[in-house]
Amino acid sequence: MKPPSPPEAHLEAWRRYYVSFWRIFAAIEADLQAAGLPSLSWYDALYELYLAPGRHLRMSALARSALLSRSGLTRLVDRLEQEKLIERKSCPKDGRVQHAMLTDRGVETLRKIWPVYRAGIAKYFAAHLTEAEAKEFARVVGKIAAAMQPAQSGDTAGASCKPAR
Amino acid sequence: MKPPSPPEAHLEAWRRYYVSFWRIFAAIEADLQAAGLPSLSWYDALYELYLAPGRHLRMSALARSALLSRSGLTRLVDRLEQEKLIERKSCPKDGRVQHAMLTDRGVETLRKIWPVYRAGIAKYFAAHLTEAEAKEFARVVGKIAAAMQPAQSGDTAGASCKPAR
DNA sequence: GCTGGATAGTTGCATACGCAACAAGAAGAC
DNA sequence: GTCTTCTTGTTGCGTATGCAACTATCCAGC
Repeated sequence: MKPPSPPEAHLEAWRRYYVSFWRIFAAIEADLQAAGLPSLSWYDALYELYLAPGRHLRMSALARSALLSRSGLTRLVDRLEQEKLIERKSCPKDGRVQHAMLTDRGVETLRKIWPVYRAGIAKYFAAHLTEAEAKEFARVVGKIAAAMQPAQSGDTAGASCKPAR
Repeated sequence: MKPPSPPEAHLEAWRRYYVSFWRIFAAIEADLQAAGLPSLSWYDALYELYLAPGRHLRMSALARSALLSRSGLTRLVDRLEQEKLIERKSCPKDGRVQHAMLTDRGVETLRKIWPVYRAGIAKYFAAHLTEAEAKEFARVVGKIAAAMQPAQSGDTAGASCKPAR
């Protein structure tokens, strides 16, 4: 019973995946910072709320969507609330639960970030793919993302890991 | 002159790319931590040194390879040196330059990390791709990685961004 | 040789993150 | 009703990161 050993093509694919992701990510973050805008962490959280029905989610659900630990999310929500981009709402049905709710100011911020983010995606990612390549890429990566679905549970369970800046 | 707007297929590809990467990354980091092994940051740096001729690189070169800022690398090298996985060597030709050199203990550590890392790649990434898909994937992602090559220069220039854990 | 500017790496400080411990509340057993 | 156990979010602490400022060194012009 040796550990599964991916064939060479798969390893090379991973290596390039890894490197290109970090580079694109760093480049987009740099663009956002240069434009005086918040980082992708903020965007991710705000956008998940924007998509949610009623523009609010409970903390733990948001943590999963935003790929953060519960404690990481608490702090992120602290910062977002300080900037008045979201509001905390206690749940009347369950006293333990807090909901994060997107404010109008939050929506406005999303709208400011998106053009820069979109331009970054175009420049650093999309520019290198034909339409057909993008479709095939989306299909394959979709399989991976779908398979990794849960990864949830508490602080623990490695549900997390986001960059510092 | 409106900003370049990637077509829908490209945006969807990016979205899935982003999500799947974080999930795979988090899962692999969790596996490494569960095995009591250092994180991928350490692996990346050690592996770059392993590949380098003479198993050493100057700090700034290593920072680029390891996708860290110069200051981030200084601290990472501090930690690696404390664990005796690398050694700092001053360059006799240029007093400003420091070289990080992989020790035998460092090689040994690499060899301990790799099976766990490889198994993670297999489980979370490779398992979902056929050989043909992996080859196509590598080709396309390779184009992206190649285009993003430099991103270098000092602390600044967004050459960086690595996760906190 | 000297001097002024460029370059390499380090350090102070601020920030963002995870984990473990915790507090508040809910839900089930009885 | 009360007690135990589980769940949810928060807090203390340690750690990893980037940026800006700094030091030491090199190099080009003179």
